[in-house]
Amino acid sequence: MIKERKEDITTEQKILQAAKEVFTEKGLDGARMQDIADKAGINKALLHYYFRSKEKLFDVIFVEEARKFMPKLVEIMKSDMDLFEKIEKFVAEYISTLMQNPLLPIFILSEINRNPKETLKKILGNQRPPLEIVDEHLAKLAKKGVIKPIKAEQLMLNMVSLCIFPFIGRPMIQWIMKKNDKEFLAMMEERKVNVVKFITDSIRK
Amino acid sequence: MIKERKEDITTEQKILQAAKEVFTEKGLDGARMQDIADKAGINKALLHYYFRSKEKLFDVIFVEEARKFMPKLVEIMKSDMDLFEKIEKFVAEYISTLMQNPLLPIFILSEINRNPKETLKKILGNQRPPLEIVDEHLAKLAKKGVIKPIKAEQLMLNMVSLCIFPFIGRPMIQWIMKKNDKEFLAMMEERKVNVVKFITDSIRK
DNA sequence: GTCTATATTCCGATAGAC
DNA sequence: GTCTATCGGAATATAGAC
Repeated sequence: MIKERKEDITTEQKILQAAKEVFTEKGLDGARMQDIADKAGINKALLHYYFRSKEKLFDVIFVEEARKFMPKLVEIMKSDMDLFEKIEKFVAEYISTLMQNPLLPIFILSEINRNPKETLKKILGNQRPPLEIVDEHLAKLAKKGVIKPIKAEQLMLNMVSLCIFPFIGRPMIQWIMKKNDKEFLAMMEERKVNVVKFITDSIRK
Repeated sequence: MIKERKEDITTEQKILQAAKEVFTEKGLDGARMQDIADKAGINKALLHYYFRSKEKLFDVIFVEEARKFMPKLVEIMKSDMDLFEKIEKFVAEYISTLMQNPLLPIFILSEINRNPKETLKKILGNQRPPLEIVDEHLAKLAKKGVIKPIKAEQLMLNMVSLCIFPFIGRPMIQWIMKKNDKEFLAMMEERKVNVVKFITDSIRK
């Protein structure tokens, strides 16, 4: 933050990396500054030197992770792709993101639940997916007889649910299905196809 | 716990009720004994008198809530109902349960994520849904041409995802869709039908 | 910038009177 | 059983040397 030479960038980076790991795993309340310091290979005082307080450090991590978590539903849905292409693109991309950041959903959604208003204002502001546009789009396709009638709200909620939930329920799912980490990820990889098929089979006429 | 006369049952009850509210809202780490005491209208010392420690009190709440959370997938799936009836029954019953306990999923799944092994052993043991039976069942129906081929694993994961996720993402969903609590619950009520339709439309041939 | 040592705050838990 | 007062530890945060 103050030193600027090449090798020294790494201290702040190391802190951020360590903080990300500890916070995503334990949440704000469960995380310990000591653990973050240990993982970063430095000591507690230095954390405060760089970020003043636990809350401030947490905020940096949180908004960064929240950005990753928010699906690009808006952009994808507004593009001029075919509906079925949109669904395929969204599901595949989003599941890929989550496979690389498996703890993201439970981390973000837990924190939102603990402190909804503040948190949501911070990360969403007034962003909203273009439900009306998608609704028109769906209505048109339904009229043409290409798909069954469905509300954008419901369709998008279903898409998101099918992508995100397995990661939130991951430990339980692995336990019940007796899968190790590798097998779970393989299942998620398969799911990219399965979920798309599940959705399109449902809405297609 | 010690006194047995009628009016006095309420102290322990009051504690349990207060503890349930605070723990489900804040989680183990975020909950404060002081808040529980305040909400129960007693003082901290009395909490310890009744439950010895925060952890012990938490455990009581947790196993009680976990039982509610675990869907009766096993029983329903093993019954001799028609597949589509099973799906309908499961979805409607489960969404009803969650509407009455909206914080249940995020509470249980957060705690599982913080401490997977211990927690899962405690609440699940060796319980597992009869995936093989359902798989056979699904294979038979697929052969008859009633449904498209699908793995039990995927079907059940999809069912559970579609029911649970909206409650986990509730604050975010309400924010994005500009719905108040009443409107959200109305949407979940509608969803009982919508989700069943979504699933059956997908697998039916 | 980085460390050691220490201050400060908070919170779970206990002692002891009633 | 219930309360007030207090202890003791843990965790965040700061002071100050290097």
